[in-house]
Amino acid sequence: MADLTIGDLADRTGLAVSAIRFYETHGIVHPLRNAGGHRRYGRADLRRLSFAMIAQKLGFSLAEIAAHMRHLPAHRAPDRADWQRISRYFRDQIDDRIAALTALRENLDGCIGCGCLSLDRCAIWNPDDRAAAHGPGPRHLLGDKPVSDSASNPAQLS
Amino acid sequence: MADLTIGDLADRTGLAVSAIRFYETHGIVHPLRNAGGHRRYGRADLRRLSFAMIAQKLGFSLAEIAAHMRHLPAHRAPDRADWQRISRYFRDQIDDRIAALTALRENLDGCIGCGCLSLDRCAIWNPDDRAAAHGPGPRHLLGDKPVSDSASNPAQLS
DNA sequence: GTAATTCCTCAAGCGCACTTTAGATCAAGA
DNA sequence: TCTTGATCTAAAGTGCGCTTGAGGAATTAC
Repeated sequence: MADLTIGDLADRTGLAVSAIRFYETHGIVHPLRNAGGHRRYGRADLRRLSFAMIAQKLGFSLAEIAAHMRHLPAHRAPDRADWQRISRYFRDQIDDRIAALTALRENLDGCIGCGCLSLDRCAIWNPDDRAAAHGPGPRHLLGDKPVSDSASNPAQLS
Repeated sequence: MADLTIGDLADRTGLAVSAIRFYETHGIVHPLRNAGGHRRYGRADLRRLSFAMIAQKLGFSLAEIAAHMRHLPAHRAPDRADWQRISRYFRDQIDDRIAALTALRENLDGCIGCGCLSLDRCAIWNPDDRAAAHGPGPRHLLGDKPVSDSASNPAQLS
């Protein structure tokens, strides 16, 4: 059940041994110990690390990832319902990301097409003009939806 | 031509004054100085900062952003060709991002549908099995295309 | 003219995500 | 058994992207 060493995990995930130990301090994995005090991992920990790596790529901090991991059982293997719940949450985040990037690309396309990037009257590049109502800077173009806040402050998602 | 104070830029971009000074040390902006030694910015600097903010959201480091900015004229306003060139580069990056996220979402969708996240035979969550040929860990799912390398090592883009 | 505000430089500090180092212990193969 | 390699802990160091603070000078508002 818990027969993998930290080196095994490192080989299989591509993470450094030191990184796995660091993740443990953040509650991503919860290894048992053998008689000699060495960490021993189960296969569930492989999936936890994989998931954490993906979530990190999506821009989540270790603290946020750990918060979602806390809803998974610590030592027994997560079941279908466990993974479906957490997977759906992250899929929604991916959807948001794609939508934001698509909007950004469309704005850039418009600017490339009309060459307005060098013109003072461009609403996108001169936020103090007609776009000023949306707030300062290019934030309206960026969607102004910081990842770190989206979970705790869904009101910003509008 | 160069009549904006650092406070003006902060107000218009939403950046902190300290951040703008920090960006200057990285070559993102190049203010002139007035008789009293205070920085004076032109409108081109507003666009540079806006562009830097967008590029940062895309995951580029300040060093990378500055590298692309170096191809823009320092004090004269960038013309249409300048912005088209740099905009196109970043739009391609956005395309790559969207493609990677879409692939990731499709994989997650498959796992949510079949519930295989808890099964040992899942190719995505058990990279040491049939997906092992693609390298260790969930990297094949992630596309394994670190942003920081993509500019200097285009071969990885395949 | 004076007071409040903004700006200046330089150095240090911070949060995140790790890595590195040191000295010691544990595990596994010849 | 012995030796080599993996692992252990704790503390310090690293790189990025800034912020904060101190001490002082310039600018702006009244």
